[in-house]
Amino acid sequence: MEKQEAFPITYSVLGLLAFMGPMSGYDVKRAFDHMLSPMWGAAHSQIYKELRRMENLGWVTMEREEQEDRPDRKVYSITTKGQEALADWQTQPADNLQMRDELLLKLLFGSFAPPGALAANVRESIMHHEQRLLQYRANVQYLPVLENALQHHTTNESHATGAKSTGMKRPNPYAPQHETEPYLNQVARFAVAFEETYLKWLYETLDAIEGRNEQ
Amino acid sequence: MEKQEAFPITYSVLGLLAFMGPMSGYDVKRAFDHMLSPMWGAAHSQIYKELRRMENLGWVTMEREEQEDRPDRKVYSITTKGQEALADWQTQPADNLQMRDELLLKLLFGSFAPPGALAANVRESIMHHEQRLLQYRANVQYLPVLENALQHHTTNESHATGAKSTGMKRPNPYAPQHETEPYLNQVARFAVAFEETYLKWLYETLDAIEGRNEQ
DNA sequence: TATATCATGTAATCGGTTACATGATTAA
DNA sequence: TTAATCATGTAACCGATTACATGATATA
Repeated sequence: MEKQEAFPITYSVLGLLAFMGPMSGYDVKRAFDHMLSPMWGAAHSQIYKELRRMENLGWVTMEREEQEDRPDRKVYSITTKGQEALADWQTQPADNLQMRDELLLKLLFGSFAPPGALAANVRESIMHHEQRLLQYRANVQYLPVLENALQHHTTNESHATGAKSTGMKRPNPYAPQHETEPYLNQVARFAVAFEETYLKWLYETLDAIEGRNEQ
Repeated sequence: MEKQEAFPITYSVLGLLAFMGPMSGYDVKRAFDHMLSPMWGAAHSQIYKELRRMENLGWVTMEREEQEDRPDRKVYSITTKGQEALADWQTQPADNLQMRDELLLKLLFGSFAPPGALAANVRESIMHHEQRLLQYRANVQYLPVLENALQHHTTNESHATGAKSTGMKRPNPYAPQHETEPYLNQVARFAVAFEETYLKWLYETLDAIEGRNEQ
């Protein structure tokens, strides 16, 4: 087997291009933060790199939009080959979940630290995740709204670069009907379920630490 | 602020040395896989690197145990400075959870892939996580056993390398009393809760995909 | 007036993964 | 007797994070 040519982030970016249409790296970053940050984080510099990588692979094409005040926009579009690569990746089995949570680490070796500091950390985490939970709950309820908001980045503004006029067909047999996006919704539901579980555990943990502390 | 000198994995390794006593890199890797893999993965090569890093920082010391058939064992021990660094890290706030799950990614863009393949992936994931759940449940119940099993790596075998005779004191004010390790237990409980939530969602997702498929 | 945010991207560095080595013992 | 597993570690490479650049507009 030849050297690996693409990775989860690669496909994340590819998926966003498939899902939301042609975009610049900057737009991809925005979309990424909105939709994917809970399950995979990425710096913008890396997204640009993945776009270049995929250009070399022929999975996307780039059209340069010249601008004056700012650097030119490089607008990327998924190709047919890219669509195939995406679907192929999704078909391959994949099951490696890595949960990188520093708080869990700190708590695991909790017996080496002053309980007060740990409790403070847990409290901070609780606030943070309560926030996220609210956000995710809103997402589940207002998914169509979110989708529109995201679409606007692509659909408003003048991007009559001719990309469409080249006939770059995207028939896309599985193209999402944006009336309802059940997969998106399903993942959003997971985010909610996860945050609820995590929060419940955090409260439980706080009780345990403080109960152990006093008394 | 000077360049960052240590990272989550660094402290993970350090914590294991504090928790289980002097070990070689190989032993650390074993312990790592047992205790930390759910929340932070690491290749053995990286663990060796972290040990070297910490040696330079003065957080650990190394004693070489010569062997014939195999490469020499380099046994690392945490120093007082290392213990301070560990506790200090735990005291700092930390809340960045990154959950890297390829399956979630694949499902998110599910509308671009054949539902049958997705369902197959979900089924495989279900089997995998059912396994993990059983394992974690056993951990919660038999924690003392697990701890003993891990301890044995360090406590059996001949390691009278003189490390102890140098008077390397490890008074360790918060040293875990191995009768019960409440923090370890608490984290194990999280692992169980997480797997339960994840599995429930996987089943739900499978239903959704298949329900949509037939009918 | 200074600081953030919008907007876009490149370059350098470092964490993390994969590959490379070596040899003994145990299992298929 | 071929292949895992035990055992132990180094070297090379690549994904991912941090830093570097640039210049507008909006906000405090």
